[in-house]
Amino acid sequence: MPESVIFLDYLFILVPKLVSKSAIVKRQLYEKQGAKCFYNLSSIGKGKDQKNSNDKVVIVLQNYKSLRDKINKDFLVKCLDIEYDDRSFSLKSIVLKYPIVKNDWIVESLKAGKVLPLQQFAYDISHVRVDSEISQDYLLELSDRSTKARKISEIKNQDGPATKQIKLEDTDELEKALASLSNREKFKRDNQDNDDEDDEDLLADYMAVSKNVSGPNKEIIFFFNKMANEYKQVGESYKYVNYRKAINTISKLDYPLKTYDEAIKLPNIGKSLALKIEEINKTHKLSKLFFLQNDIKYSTLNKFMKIYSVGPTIAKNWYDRGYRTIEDIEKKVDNLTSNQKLGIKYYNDWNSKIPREEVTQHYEFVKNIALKEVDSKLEIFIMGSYRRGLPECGDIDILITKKNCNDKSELAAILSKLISRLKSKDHNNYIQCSLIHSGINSKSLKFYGGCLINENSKCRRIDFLMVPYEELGASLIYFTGNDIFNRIIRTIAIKKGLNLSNIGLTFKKTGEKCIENSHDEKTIFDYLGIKYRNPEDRNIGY
DNA sequence: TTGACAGCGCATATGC
DNA sequence: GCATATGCGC
DNA sequence: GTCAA
Repeated sequence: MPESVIFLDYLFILVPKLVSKSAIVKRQLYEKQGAKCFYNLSSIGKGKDQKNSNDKVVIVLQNYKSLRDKINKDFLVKCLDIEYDDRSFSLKSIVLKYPIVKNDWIVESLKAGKVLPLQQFAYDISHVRVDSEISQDYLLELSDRSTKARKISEIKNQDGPATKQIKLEDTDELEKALASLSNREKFKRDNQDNDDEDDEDLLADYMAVSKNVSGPNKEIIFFFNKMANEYKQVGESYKYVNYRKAINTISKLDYPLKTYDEAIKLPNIGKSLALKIEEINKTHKLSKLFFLQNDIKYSTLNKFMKIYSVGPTIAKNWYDRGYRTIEDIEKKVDNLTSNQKLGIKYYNDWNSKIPREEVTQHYEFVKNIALKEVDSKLEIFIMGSYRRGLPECGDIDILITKKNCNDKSELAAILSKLISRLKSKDHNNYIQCSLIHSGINSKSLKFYGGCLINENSKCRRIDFLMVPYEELGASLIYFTGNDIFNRIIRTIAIKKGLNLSNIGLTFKKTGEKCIENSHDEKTIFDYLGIKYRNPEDRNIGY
């Protein structure tokens, strides 16, 4: 460790969660100074390696200067991810437990080269406004800004890759400069520059914040989202789907949903959900959620199902046999499959989100090797939430095709070669493990596994998919998602007597292709009679 | 009241 | 040894 | 979970 590490044993909770270039760079800087960084309280308690008992937890208000007027109770509750059920109680107890400081504290400490006392930078909690009308004003303002942000980012996207390239290089330069922080003057200068972030950065931040707090039915959506995730994690997948559909319905409304009668008329909202909406409006709680979260059975199933390759059946089976912890499973279950063993080995890594910036690194890394060492004519895309523009991803989904190549055996050979290159020592054993073994030497068009971009990073889940060129359009749609968006357009296809899959669009009765060569997404949208939506506009149901 | 809610490839278990 | 069933992830 | 048969 260099001598300049001053935040060893400190654990920062950075609020609000900011996703702009400069915010990420700052976070990396804090980490280089020994701090552990998180964005909310719920993530610091979970997992083995996250919090030591001697860690000093400090809540840091990022961009305090520009966000000062926006900070209120709702804001803190949302950012810190405090349970809604008992938020008034929790907020107070948390404030008593952990100091809240302005980001100046970090800046000044870095300048001084030592940790300064917290008191003079403390944020006075008595300033936190609980007045809901002020909060509403803020929400309005935020939604304005986020609309503006979306428009601007669309325009930027149309500029094409050239702009992005430059942006990336900028970040690298900045990072390098900050990394060699032997001279603090440089940081001082950069940091002042960063405080006046350019419009795009600021707007990106607002988007990230507003995502959590906007809309007239934000409270209902908050609870339903929690319910959806609970059900997903205990294997009640149809309940999960329906909650997500209900959220989709509700988030389109521009008025607050007040009564049972009003709610039950809406699509995908029946008796049970209408009752829950009423309960939320009356009590600002949801007893069922509280029950699910605190029930030993559900929380145990949840824990087990987070192991890759453990689903509802096996989780229930283990629960019924009396197992309650991952340690129980490791010790007492003797018929774990090889994938389940990997799932346990990488339990923490694979349950962590991947920052968008890291996915970009993986993309550049893999693309470079694929084009230089395998076949220079390949076309490579990153799918999933990355393509939809989200700031974090669950895994890395890489789609590979080759212009005008529909030969599956050729594609399979390309995949085998790529995987063996990525596994080799020449590339630091980038591929660490495989979840699919067949097809390494032959016909498979997909590979699932774990990969490591550098020694300090976590092992990430990565999927490769080889796609014949004529299936590219359908594959792009399918693997971009999100899942709810896919279900909806599949249903549209079915209503028109068609069948949409990752392979293509076919007539339901005869199975014949509707479109001979569908390497373009737009062709398929057109055929279905729906207007083209950019990947960023396919994030349905939050 | 009851079944559908997408359907496929892979690893593994079970049956013959 | 081969065919089929099950569980899982996508 | 909802919906439709």
